[in-house]
Amino acid sequence: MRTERVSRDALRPTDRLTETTMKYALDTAHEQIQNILESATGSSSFEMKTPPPNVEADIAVPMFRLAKEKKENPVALAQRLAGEISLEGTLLCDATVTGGFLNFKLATGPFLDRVFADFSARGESFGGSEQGDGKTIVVDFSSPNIAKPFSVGHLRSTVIGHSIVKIYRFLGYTVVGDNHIGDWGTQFGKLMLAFELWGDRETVAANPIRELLDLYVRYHDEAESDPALDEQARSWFRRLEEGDPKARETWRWFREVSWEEFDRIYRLLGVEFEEVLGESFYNDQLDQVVEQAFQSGLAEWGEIEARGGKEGEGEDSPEAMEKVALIHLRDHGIETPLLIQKSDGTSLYATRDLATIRHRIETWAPEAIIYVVGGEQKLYFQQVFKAAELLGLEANCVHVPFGLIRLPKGKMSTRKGRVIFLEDVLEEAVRRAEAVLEERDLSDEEKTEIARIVGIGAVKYADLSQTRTKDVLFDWEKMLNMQGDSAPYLQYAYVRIQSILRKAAGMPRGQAVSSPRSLGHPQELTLVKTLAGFPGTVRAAATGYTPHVIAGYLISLARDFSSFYNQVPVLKAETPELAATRLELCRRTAQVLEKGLDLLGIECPERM
RNA sequence: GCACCCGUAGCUCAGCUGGAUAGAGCGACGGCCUCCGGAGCCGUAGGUCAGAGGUUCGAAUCCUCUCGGGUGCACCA
Repeated sequence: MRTERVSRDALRPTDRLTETTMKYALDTAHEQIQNILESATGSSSFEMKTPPPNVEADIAVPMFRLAKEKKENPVALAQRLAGEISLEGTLLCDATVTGGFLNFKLATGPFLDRVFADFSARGESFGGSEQGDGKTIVVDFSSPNIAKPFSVGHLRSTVIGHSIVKIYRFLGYTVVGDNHIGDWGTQFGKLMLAFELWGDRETVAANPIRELLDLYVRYHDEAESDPALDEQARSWFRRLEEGDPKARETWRWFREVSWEEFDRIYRLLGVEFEEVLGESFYNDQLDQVVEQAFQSGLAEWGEIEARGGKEGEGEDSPEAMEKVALIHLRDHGIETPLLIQKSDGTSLYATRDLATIRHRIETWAPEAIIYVVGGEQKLYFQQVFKAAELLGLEANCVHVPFGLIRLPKGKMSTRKGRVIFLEDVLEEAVRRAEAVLEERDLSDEEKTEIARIVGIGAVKYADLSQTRTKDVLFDWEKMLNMQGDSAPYLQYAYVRIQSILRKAAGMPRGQAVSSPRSLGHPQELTLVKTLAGFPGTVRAAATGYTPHVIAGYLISLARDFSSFYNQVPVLKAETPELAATRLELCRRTAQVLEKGLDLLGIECPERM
């Protein structure tokens, strides 16, 4: 909890932008209001709000708090200020008062000039910044378990993490995306045992993930009636960790065939990683972690009830106690101790994570390490982060949790084989996109590629458009939705603009030059104001690790564009100058749509 | 039992770290292709923001309690 707050502060984009950071139109407008009000009242720090639609203004400043301080009536204070201040030479005009709010309007001419100037100055990087220059962050995401299917559950970590990587990179950070593959641990003991008992090399080779899943499910079925299996499974893992050749060979093979499947899915999704180290990478550092924990006096041997009796809880049977290495965290507000070595001497998830933190610090010296992992691991990460801190591993570790995906019938369970394969969903999405493309005049090759972009985009968007922390109900229709609040809707807006631009390129035009101030139609102004909101949206998404604010922003941008498109002619504008300006407006809109989608990890086709 | 997440329109969700008449999409109903692509646009209907208290100029938003759903709580990851 505390860790998270500290880290967020460390990464929070500065509200007051420094000299070296690019200021955008709205940043300047806010700053101007701030300065004007500050010199008029002597008070600093005013809140800037967006007024509701029924109020004709662009920026609202509530005066209630200041009124209270000054023991003045808010309305009277606002009116007095409105009369006193001068907006000469700013991006603002017209300070009015409603209720206790001091409302400002953007001065159309200067504002239009400024937004267009911002676009020219920043080019393709409009919306980005340099605030992260010289800083590195590590993002731990996706991290599927080898030999288990890539389910729709893994989609969340993958797409949210990928988006966070892109967003921070756009803000100037050096970002290391690390896929911390789950390729080590007791589960491999289970799998090796199951494979030895019931497996068949050729069957597995033919369809690795699904066969291995079957073995895994069967293992859990049988283990329920035969607890001895668990003992054997643990022993297999011990052999693996000790370097037994046969165990290693089998493990390596599982890993290899699994990775082939993962790789295929990542390629389909268009997701890449800077590192794919995996848990096994840290195997030779685990003893050191445990040793160090003991040396520093942090870890101690603890006794724990021996395994065996489950559910029944035979309290009268004097179960033998076994020794495990653990770290107590009670003094730090965490009741549950963290286990770092099992009674048979093998390692745990936590052991590997501690080694991982150290490796990341030594390798990248990151500002922060961001873990995009399900919310059910919240307590676990509190433990690990605290333990790391106590071990002297200085790192801003941030757990970015997300809600789990629930099926209409209940939660997914790998052990019970109740999963929806991500690949099935992706294939279905691509099929549906293909169906729509059927009637388009495009080559088969183009159709295939576009269907991929549109279908995959729809699935990613369905996830990214929702608040990260909430559980999501898996719904085929929503996942495959291509209308309204969806990626294809955004892509479609982009494609229509491309279509206009292509036509414009083929038209003989005069020397008409774009001139921002020729714009004036309400739909145009709305569109420009929305475009000006992009940089702030990106910063907000970064601060809260919330890609969905970008998704929401893009939807309103696309809607603004669609309204504009329906009411305002571009190529047939009244004058060549206006046509040129509207074309530029279109081009900028397309640019932001494409960039925004890119920040969500979604591609844009040129036609669809 | 304790802790954390969540409860907003028939359904799926927004609501920007308390603000002025709570917004979209889907579904329903009604309009819009002589004009830059209808995966689109415009409009109508639909809400006691789970419930009850509290904090204050102001609460969907913050606090408390109740109800309902989810998750976690030492040798899985």
